[in-house]
Amino acid sequence: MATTSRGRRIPEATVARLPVYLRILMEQADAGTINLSSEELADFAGVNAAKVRKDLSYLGTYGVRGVGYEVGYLIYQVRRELGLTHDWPVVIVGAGNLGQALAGYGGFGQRGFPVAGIVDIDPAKIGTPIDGRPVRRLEDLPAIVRAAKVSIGVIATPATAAQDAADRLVAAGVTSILNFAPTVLTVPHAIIVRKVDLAVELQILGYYEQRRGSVAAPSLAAVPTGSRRGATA
Amino acid sequence: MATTSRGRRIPEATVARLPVYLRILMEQADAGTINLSSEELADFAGVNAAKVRKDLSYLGTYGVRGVGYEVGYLIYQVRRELGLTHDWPVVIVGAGNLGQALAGYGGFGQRGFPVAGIVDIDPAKIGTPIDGRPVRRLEDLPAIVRAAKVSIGVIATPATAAQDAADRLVAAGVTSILNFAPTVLTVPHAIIVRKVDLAVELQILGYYEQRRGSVAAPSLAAVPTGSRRGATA
DNA sequence: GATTGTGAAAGCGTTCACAGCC
DNA sequence: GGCTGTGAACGCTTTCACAATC
Repeated sequence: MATTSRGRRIPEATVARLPVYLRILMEQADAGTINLSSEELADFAGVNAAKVRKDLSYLGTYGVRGVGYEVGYLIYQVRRELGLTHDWPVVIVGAGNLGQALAGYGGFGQRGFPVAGIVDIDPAKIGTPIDGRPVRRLEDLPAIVRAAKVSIGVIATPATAAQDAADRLVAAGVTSILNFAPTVLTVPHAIIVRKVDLAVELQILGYYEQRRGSVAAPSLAAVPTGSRRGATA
Repeated sequence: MATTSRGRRIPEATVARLPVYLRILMEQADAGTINLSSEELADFAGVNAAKVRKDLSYLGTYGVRGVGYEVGYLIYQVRRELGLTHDWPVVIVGAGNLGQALAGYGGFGQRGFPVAGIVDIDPAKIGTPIDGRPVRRLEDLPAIVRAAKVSIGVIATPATAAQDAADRLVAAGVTSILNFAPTVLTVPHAIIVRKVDLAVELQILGYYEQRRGSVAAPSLAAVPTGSRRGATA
């Protein structure tokens, strides 16, 4: 019962778009833009204006009719809603190609998700410096989670090791998992899991590529989610 | 108007799940399983049985009442529907951490998407061997696309270079793009774009983590898409 | 005049529940 | 008896369209 805006239930589809709006708003702020209309924001995000307005209306009524949204204020509100007023340290399990790439990818830290540590089960990899910090032993996971108060774990292991990684993350106290391994994880009910499967994304593209040839005129219909706009900018 | 099953329109949500079913079916085939019920397949995929049956019903009526689905036959049908009866070579633009990880990740080639080449604009990176083959010049893109008949391009550049990468891919003849850069691409209407934004995935997890503390009892409600099951298996 | 905020309508996707079939 | 295939119901998401407001 705090006096904050928490407790509003925001649709999942909207939650998934807020980070995109936030990135655009921050780019616009850097460029010196003061106000932005729903239509301009929509164009940058590759969606339509009604969707932007409906999405933002779930956060509160932060726009001004006839004017638009004040960029700085909206950034503040979106960040607050997304819980980005503080950092969320993450721990990465698996120091193979992908784990190293994720650990070295500056975008995480910049966007509020600093890498508290990266661990691997392979003794040969322990100590290898990645982006300045050494790969640590899988056994150190609980200590890393405790020390940095990590609540989000990233699994970048082969499929065969992913369930074990998940079990260890949960045992260490992590409550959300981003899984890059091509496997469905079994975790306790309260743990939130999101999955990114790179090969699945390609297979979806493959499906639409294939249909392109065999169906009469699919050019605009049957397009997957995500960004797509005519070359109008 | 061929006599194949093409032309059926399969919902996008179903298309996104077919690759998951396919992976499970192939694992089951390897394990020697002959038949699988919708409920068993659903358990492995972390969805419910009605969804599996409805999804598979879009492909045709390949199950047997009272028995289930014959694994080998269903694999054949799903692969055919997804266009996986032949390989789809891909070209990767950007040989940074992520591009190298993607090129070195065996999962692509194994699942029908061999890497025809990886290019970069940075002269210092040209020639560096990745997974046995050298990074090539950005200018070689058209030649690679032509030689390997590539129709899918993967963008693994920084955000600032992504639009240029997309323009070059389109000019080279690529018709589908998987974009890992945190930017909305502007492409001609006929080009299919899918986006994977790693930081966005973390921000979504952050949102649900944050709500976990501030709302009364969100433990099971408000859970994002994707795999999630109780530890029952 | 411009642009938001939002009910209402339309469109999708999921789940139910059961007839049909082996 | 067991399991699929599917119409119907439900719920979520998108889009429309316009009154409210600056």
